[in-house]
This record gives sequence, C-alpha cells and structure tokens, in this order.
Amino acid sequence: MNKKEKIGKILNILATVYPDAGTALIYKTPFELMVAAILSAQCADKQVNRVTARLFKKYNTPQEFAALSQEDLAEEIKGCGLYRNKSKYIIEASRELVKRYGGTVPRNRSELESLPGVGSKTAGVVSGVIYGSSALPVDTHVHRIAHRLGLSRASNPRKVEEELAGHIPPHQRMAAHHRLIAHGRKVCLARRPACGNCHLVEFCEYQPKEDRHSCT
DNA sequence: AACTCGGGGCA
DNA sequence: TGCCCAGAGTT
Repeated sequence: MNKKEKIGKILNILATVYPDAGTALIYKTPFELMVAAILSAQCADKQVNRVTARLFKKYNTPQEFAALSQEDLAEEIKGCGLYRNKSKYIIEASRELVKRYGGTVPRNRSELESLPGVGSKTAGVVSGVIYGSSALPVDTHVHRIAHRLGLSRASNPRKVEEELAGHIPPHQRMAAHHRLIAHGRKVCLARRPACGNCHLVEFCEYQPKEDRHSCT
C-alpha cells in the first residue's frame, strides 16, 4: 500500500468517525473569520464563539478595529486567553489591512502570514476557507498524528503540509484538517493516547511507552 | 530551542 | 488544585 492509498483509507475512516468536524467554523466575512482565527490560538472554539458573538455585535470591519485601543479590545476579548497579545495582533493586523489592502483580507497565504498574529496555521485556516479549502493547515494535532502514522518526518509544519497535501485532493483538505484535529483531541492525545479506542491502529507506527508518553 | 502569554476545562 | 491546551512572536 503506497502513501496515497494509506492516506485515503485513513481519511475515509475519520470521515465516518467525525462526520461533522469543523462545520461550526462559519463567520459572515473573511475579516471576522480572521479575527476568530487569531483568537483561537491556545483556546477552545466554544470560548472563541462566545467572545466573537459579543464582539461582532459592536465591531465588524478592519476600520472599526483599527480605531480601537489595545486596552479596550483586550477588555472585549477576555475569556479566550492571551488577551493582551491577541488584542495587539488584531489591532495591528487591522491597521495593516486598511493601509495595504484597502480594508480587505488578502487571499494569498504569504501575505496573510506577514500580518501580526497570523502564522502558518491561522493563515492556512483563513486562506483555506477563502480559497474553498485548498489548504491543509498543520497545527500541533495534525503534526503529531502525521508523525505517529508515519506520514511525515518533517519538523517544519509547512513541510508536513506539503507531504500530506500532495496525496489529498484540494477540496478534501480542510475536512481532513478538522477531522485530524478532532481525532487528536479525543483519541490521539499528546500525553496518553487512547490507542485502545483508535480506529487507525492498523496504520499507526507509534507505540506508547510504558510510563512515558512523548510526542513522537 | 526555549520562553512567554492566560483563562477555561477537566481529572 | 494542578495540568493542559484548535499558536505566534521574541530572544
């Protein structure tokens, strides 16, 4: 079985186990999606949704966010952690959007990554949605699972993405992203993976140690 | 490569 | 209570 077949089988299994993964990630505009993606760092979606529901009733555009002070926005986004960093990133990114992109969110990943607070994973999510899911953002979960399944040995997330995406049709990549994350949170945990409940054991090269459970 | 930011979820 | 995050920037 070559790697393409292996990935295909894995994604088919994940599709049956996590059919609805990622369907809640819907925002009205690319800009609101970008703000939500920045807020998502190290924070569960549930909290992000609670904060953004409140936040977007007051402000919706890059122009409005660009006019806020960091202190004011920090107060608005309390509840999903890292609020000082995130408020700074969101305001500076908004100002950059107004200044360089006419208040629109760029669709190019390298342009997105040049924005404050927008790194590899966030840029991948934003451009993935805008591009109709051609990206396969690699976060810590996707990264860890790719290693355990023997799908990539790279340490750079973008390199991992290249190796995976090459074997996945463009329109299936974002779904794969969300399903791998769902699997990483529920079963393929970083510390104590629930290998007994895993549907992918036949493809997995990872053997948890007796008393120590490292990442790779 | 290691460190910082941070509140909420969960055992 | 302590431990752990659906990251990104800095040193």
